[in-house]
Amino acid sequence: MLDIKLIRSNPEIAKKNMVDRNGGAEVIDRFIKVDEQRRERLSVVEKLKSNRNTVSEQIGIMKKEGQDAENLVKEMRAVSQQIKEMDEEIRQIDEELTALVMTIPNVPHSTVPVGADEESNRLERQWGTPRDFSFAAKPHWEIGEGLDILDFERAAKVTGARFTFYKKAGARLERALINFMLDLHTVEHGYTEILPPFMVNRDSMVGTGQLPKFEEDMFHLENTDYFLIPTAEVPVTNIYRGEILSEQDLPLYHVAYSPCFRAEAGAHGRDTRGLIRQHQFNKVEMVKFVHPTESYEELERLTANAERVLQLLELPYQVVCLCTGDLGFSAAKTYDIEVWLPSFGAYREISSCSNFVDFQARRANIRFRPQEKGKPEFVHTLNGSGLAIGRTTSAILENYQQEDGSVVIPEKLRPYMGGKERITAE
RNA sequence: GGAGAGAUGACCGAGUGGUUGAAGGUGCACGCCUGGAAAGCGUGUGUAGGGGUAACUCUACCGAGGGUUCGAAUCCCUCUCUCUCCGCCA
Repeated sequence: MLDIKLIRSNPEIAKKNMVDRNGGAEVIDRFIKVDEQRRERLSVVEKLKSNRNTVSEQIGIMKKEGQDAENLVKEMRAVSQQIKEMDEEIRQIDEELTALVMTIPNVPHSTVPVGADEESNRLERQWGTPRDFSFAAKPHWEIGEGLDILDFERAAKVTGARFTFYKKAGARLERALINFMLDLHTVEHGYTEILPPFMVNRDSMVGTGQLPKFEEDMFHLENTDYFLIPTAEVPVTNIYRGEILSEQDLPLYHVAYSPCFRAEAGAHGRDTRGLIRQHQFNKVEMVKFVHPTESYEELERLTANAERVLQLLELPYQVVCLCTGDLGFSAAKTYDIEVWLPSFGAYREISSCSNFVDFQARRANIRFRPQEKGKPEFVHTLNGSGLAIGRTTSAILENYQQEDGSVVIPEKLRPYMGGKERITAE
């Protein structure tokens, strides 16, 4: 959520932001109006409360001295009633104000290209060269079924569409990738490993911005108010919800493996085959809590950490900077890393690295106390996939496939596969 | 699932209706003392919101939400979490 004071003092900036992000500017006008209304009511009721406090104190003294205070008591009874009514009125105003501010997206950083959709995303760099195939390259689902390491049909029977059984070397490959990435980020990039709960409560979903706006994309558990996490970002960012960290704790780097659960409402008919779009997929996620002055440098480093995985696996990729219209709700700046998928003949997203600046921190109330005394300030939060495991598996199967249907295992991954060099049909 | 106990500031811990935003202690910050340090002494030390150029001032907050009352950290109700014992269980 944005700083209310910022909207109040710079409504024009807030409006331009809404327009750049394909939203309506009327929300801002409504917000300003309701906010004024709130302050006006607030000052009235606070005067009443102040009055009640002094008179109540006086009543106490009078009673102690044995005087009759019945008149004052009667008077205050009326005042209290009035306060109660006004408090209720203000509560309703607050509710509307909160609802309004929750629908306003973050302000993009000045380096973010302005544009309506992915056409305006800016290509930052490319790494590696897509391989030339001397035979017809197959999509990963065909490779996986051919090797009997992926089973989509039975998963559809057992659960439903967009689920998969991994088998044999496929299951091991998925597990190897998880361990490979966790080891890389903890040992070489300085992250602390976390294994979080895979369900969270409503407050956590609100804290990172999945709710209230995107509830239809989430799996909600019946008879509870728990949600299956759509990414480890949710439990990990919420670790420090409502806390004040000390400045020397910053920056905090966390890395977490988790399965991710997404309803994919509104994605009907898209990526229906293969591992690209599943209701449940594995992901290694990096989360950072940093000092506000350093968050943009940290974003570059975070992105580099994710890129490193692809470099070690020798998978060609490119990095794009999302434009204002394509940017997620809470992000101020996002780099998408896209891996080359031969079957698509295109680069597909495999990681998304974002700087949320103080947007999530304000919402989740995560602060730090500056050493030079001073008031607590909001930290800046960042996160990025490091990487999406299912999509990495797809990329390996497709990029490393051989004409005979087998798949060569990237060299750096072999220690995690018991030294195996190649996946073949057994 | 059954029975019981509890939740107060960065931390420990008082406090059962009336200057309690909250005693006392620890920690922390600053100052004095010291050759330097420890000890000692002194001062200060929450968050959020409203008003004011400012000094400042008002309001709210003692797990969360309701209620009783002129007045609630203190009384009542609901919920959440923690702990102990029993049952069950990976």
